[in-house]
Amino acid sequence: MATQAKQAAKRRAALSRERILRAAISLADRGGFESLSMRKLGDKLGVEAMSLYNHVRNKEDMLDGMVDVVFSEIDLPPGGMDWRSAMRQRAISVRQVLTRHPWANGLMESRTTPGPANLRHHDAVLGSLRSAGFSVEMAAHAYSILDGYIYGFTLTELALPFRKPGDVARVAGNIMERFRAGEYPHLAEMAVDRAMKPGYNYGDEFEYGLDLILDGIERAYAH
Amino acid sequence: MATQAKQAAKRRAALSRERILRAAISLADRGGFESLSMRKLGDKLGVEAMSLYNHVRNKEDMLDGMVDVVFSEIDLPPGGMDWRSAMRQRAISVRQVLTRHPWANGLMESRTTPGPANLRHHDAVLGSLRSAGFSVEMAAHAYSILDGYIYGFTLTELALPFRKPGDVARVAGNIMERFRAGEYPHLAEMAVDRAMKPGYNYGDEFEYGLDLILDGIERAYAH
DNA sequence: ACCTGAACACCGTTCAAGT
DNA sequence: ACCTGAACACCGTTCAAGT
Repeated sequence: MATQAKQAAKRRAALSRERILRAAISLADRGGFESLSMRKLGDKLGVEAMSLYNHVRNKEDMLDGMVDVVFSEIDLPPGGMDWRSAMRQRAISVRQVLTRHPWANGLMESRTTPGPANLRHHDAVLGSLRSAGFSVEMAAHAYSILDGYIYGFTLTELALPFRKPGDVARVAGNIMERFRAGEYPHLAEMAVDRAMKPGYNYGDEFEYGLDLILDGIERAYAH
Repeated sequence: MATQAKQAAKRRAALSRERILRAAISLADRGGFESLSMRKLGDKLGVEAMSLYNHVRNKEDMLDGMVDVVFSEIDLPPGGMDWRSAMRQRAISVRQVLTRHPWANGLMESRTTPGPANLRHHDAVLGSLRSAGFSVEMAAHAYSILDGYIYGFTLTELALPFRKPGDVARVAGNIMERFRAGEYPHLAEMAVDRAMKPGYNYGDEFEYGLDLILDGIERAYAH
């Protein structure tokens, strides 16, 4: 009986760093970053918050771990493929993963103690460029501009009040009457000409910019 | 006497939304975003935290206000100038302002209730492009890619463990021994060839990428 | 070795009470 | 009209005590 209860508790608990990270990620995915607290996370795992501290040093350490799990979900640039297609696929994978884990966006590049998946990812990207013949300098340029764009675009995109045509109506109460007054003619024009059109999806801008950047890198690489 | 005390209190307090926003910004500039609490802010202003709620709706509203102050510090794209130079100057101004207020970086494009300075800024950028002859569509492309890059680059830059050559030594304890093991050969190469060189400054990458993007926009605009 | 209860030093925010 | 004290419902984290 006592043994059974102990086994049941063990089965239910079986706490581990990995299980904690997974639960924390799903909590943040579902409820947003600000809804992730050690206490709620403990609840979800059927345990007191204090038990978590046996497996993670503190919340910062847990965030580091969560970010590294997210990094591990990103496809590495495929080998045996021209650098441009490899960079393209990898960029799209980053954006996909960040869309799945919006809370991670601001954290990915701002952890000062990068984990192994993070380092492996960055190493693979540089490796892909270097083995395509990029100089160290040119690889640094390409890397910097691509990652800046990918993270910045996704950040803007996730925050945008209107991403799909339907959203424009929702936000109307807030801003639209100020548009009507003619205070912001170019924003109003943009809203009417583009954001309110049926097929509009801000996400489509991503690949346009990505290709423009890849064009630029290709040109700089060639000469 | 009673009058004098009242006047003294009034002089010291003279609380207003603007004074609150300025104090909040300087607190965040100095101590980082996480050090900004309503209670500490009240302390700094010689007032109880609860008094702040007479001038801001809540902390979110205060953040909205702070972000709009930051927007107001950014130079609008100058008129009477070719679009390319105007975009270039404005991009550099954004980065300068964000360097002054690092805590604002993740917040600038992620507030769902943009303030007047924000709207004015975005309207001016679009206006600059439109009056240079950009179509609405092309202006949207240019805008999206530039802002994505500017915010993403700055986000990455502010978080980077080594931004100046001296920093590399500091971070050595953390990552360098993993480099030595040869696990991340391309990161190691990059660190040795670039990040540890005397003149190295990651910030220099910014204008390289900016010009590459402006080249791309110019080319797309021309044909 | 792992989990817990109680405690500490914080948060944002509401509300009735003061002036 | 503005400020305050007390209170509420939360936080992250430490530590001694349990098993």
